[in-house]
Amino acid sequence: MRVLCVAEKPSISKAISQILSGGQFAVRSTPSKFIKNYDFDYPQTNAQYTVTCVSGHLTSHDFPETHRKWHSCDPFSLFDAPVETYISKDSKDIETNLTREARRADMLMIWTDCDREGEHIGSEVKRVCRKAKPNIIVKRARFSAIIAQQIHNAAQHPVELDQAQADAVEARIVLDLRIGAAFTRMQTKTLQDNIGQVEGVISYGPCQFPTLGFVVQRYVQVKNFVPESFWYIFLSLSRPNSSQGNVETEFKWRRVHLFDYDAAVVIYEHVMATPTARVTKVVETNTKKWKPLPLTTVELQKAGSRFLKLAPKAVLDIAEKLYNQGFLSYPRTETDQFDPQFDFMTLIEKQTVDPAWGAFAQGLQQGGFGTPRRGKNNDKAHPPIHPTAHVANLHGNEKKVYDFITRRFLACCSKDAEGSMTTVDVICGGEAFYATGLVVHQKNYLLVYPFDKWTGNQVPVFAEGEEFQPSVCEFREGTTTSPKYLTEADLVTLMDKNGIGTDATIAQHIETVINREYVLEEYEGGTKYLMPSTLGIGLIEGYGEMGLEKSLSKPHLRREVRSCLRVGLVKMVAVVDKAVDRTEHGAGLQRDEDQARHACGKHRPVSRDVRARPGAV
DNA sequence: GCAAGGTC
Repeated sequence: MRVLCVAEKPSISKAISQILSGGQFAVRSTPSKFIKNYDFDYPQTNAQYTVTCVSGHLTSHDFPETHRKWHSCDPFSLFDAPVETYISKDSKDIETNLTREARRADMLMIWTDCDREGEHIGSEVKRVCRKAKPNIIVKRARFSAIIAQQIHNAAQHPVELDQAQADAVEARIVLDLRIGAAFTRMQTKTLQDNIGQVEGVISYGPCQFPTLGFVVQRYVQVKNFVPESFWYIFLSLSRPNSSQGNVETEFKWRRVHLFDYDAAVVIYEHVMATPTARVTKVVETNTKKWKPLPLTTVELQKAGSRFLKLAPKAVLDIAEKLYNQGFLSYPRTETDQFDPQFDFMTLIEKQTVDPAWGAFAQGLQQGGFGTPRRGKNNDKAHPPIHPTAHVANLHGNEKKVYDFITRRFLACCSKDAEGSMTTVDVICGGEAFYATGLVVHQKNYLLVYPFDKWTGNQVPVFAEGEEFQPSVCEFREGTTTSPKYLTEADLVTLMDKNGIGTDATIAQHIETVINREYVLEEYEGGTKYLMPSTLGIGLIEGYGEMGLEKSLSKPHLRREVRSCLRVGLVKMVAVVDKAVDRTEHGAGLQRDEDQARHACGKHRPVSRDVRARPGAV
């Protein structure tokens, strides 16, 4: 029996060949320069194996010539237009290889990733192979990790391809295309016809718009924020500390603060009548700062933005490059738990030669190792991101990303930081206050992972029952502060939580809304914030006015959507128009704009003001 | 000139 195995990408075809053949395989080149065919015998099932792969999806989808040109049809007809499925130019070589190999095989075994897209890619492979050899037996290998026992098990107990999952992906592909193309053409045309300043394409995408929506939502929250005053009692004591001399310890009010001025004053006056503090309780508890979870793609992008100041897309691009050079494991993973059989020690050993963290890695070998925490996510396809080799000659951002991933891995393999927390409770004038102090005893993982901070502030020694006169007991006023604009890390979190895009595409969507100038980047104190442009706000407000939720649940769906869209687009035009008006007459705006441009490091043409920062309101 | 999802 000849079995043709097809994986989703080159790394997987190589890895399963290694395992199934025990390293004894022959390599053949293929018409595609990225892809190799591996041949070997697999006596366990009495078969001759050839393992090859595709490179993601084999097919592309688009409208036929009659509907491909923008002005060839009414955008609404795109919902009924035929959609063609074809092998893209880049995939022709892969198709040729599959066709040749399928002809001489009795069985096709699909080894794509065990996720929904993998099921669809499997169905694409099946179609090509069935065309080459109609009676080929088709099976699906199910595996959750590249681990010998699992791979053998998958090869010996194949299942069926899940056509329902593949169909679901096909439906998603076609819907995204129809909706994206129809809405993009329609809104671009409508806005261009009605607002002179609009140039270029105004795209609509089912991921782009929710992404933009988060940015606008936060902008509205900031804009509508009204500060509120509150009042509180500030209590502190200066007392000599064993090591640092006189230190001031602040005791926080258990009521935190009150928004009712009169009530706060009454309480304060009551305290001032007998302003002696008595210590009611001193509790010292052991506490830990947990080491980080194993690294997923989403976490890598958030950390990259927060700690390394790199855009999510940039971090992912670099990680992919390092993966292709063999330095990192596969960087697109949702998994934050290592397989119990994962070989940590071999990887730790490789890092012992590093000048910066080699000694720490040695410490892990000599008893410092702790099994990594297990998160809640497992995509059943890839392990958490980790270094697969030690590299010493990286520079710039590549070094930053590699260092971060390696430190994170070593931190995961270390132990939680340990310390003790002291809480001192006092009663002063009938009101409860408390002070807390932290002493770090064992830094453990923090030694290799400087991105987490856990600093101690010692409190002086207090004894239960002791009394003291506070150094300061004041009535103070504060105000609530406005929320901040979104950072890229915040946006990644929101998209991930709400299922907008996938781990591999979230960064792309953010880049898209920035490239289309729906979202602008602004810097404040070294942190990058995202805020919507006038156009971005107009688009979201316009769609908000359409009431799509309501109409989509009604019968006569198409007609409803159509009229809704028409009404919505008219409203959107009005909203954008008004926003442009504000921008043009907004005082002091030019200066802000120049600053924004300077910060972005790129110049926007003046004629595209609608894509600039919204006017002062 | 449109989308989002794979991957190189």
